[in-house]
Amino acid sequence: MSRRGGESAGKLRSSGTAKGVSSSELLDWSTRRELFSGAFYLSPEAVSAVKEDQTPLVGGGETPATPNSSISSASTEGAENDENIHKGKKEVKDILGDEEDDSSMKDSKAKKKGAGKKEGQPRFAFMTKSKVDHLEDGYRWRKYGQKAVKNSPYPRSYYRCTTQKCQVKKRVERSFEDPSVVITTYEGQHNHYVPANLRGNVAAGMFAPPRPGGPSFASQKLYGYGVEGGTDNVPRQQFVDEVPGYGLLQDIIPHVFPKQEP
DNA sequence: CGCATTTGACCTGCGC
DNA sequence: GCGCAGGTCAAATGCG
Repeated sequence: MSRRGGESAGKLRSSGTAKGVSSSELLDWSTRRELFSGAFYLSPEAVSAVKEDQTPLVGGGETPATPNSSISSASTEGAENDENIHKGKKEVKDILGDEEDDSSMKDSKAKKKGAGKKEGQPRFAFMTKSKVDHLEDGYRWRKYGQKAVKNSPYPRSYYRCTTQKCQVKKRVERSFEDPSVVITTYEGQHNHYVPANLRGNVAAGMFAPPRPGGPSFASQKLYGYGVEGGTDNVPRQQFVDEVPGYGLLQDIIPHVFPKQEP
């Protein structure tokens, strides 16, 4: 009846996950996936210009459950230049600036609430113009919470990878300025392959790791919004340039996404 | 029957 | 020191 007040509240929370798998050791394809999304950074202006009938992006393709439209922008830790993005940027910035990661969080959610001062799990946020909040990325996510955010009339949803050994979390919220824009923030990296049942998805195929133990690079190397240049445009160049593993994305992007940059 | 979603409560950290 | 906001958990419920 009661929530978790009685029994060892705080102890039971510690699911079987937590320690055991060092995401840092397994970050490669998952990171790549994140980078992949980030590589599709589009200026805020592009976001508005993007139409639902635009190009099917990650998760889109043939997945009926993913009426996604297009990725607007992406960002990672270090996002500080917010003078470029007009809308959403503020939100994304807030997201990144608020939460960094939580390598210390093992079993207590309390630790998780480190006010975003910890580090360890890379975060990657990107905006997508979509009708649905939950973007299909090939993985199985379970919603574990929803909260109303102060700066937005839309609630923020919290998702967690259903794979027990996976600690990847995802936050999804809509832009208060553009309801059509969904801000998705990935936290952590998948330490497993895409579920077989989802492997048929385009996204799954794209995100599917070529092989475990491949070249790994810390996504933390990614620089914020990709707007380091200080300009509204071509931030991607900077973004990509900072990604040692861009080669992977580079190899994928042209195959999946046509050039959207001006 | 199993899994995912929903919802309320609880906890932590930060700001004032 | 108090209040606010954000984040997470856990039980309950619904659906496939």
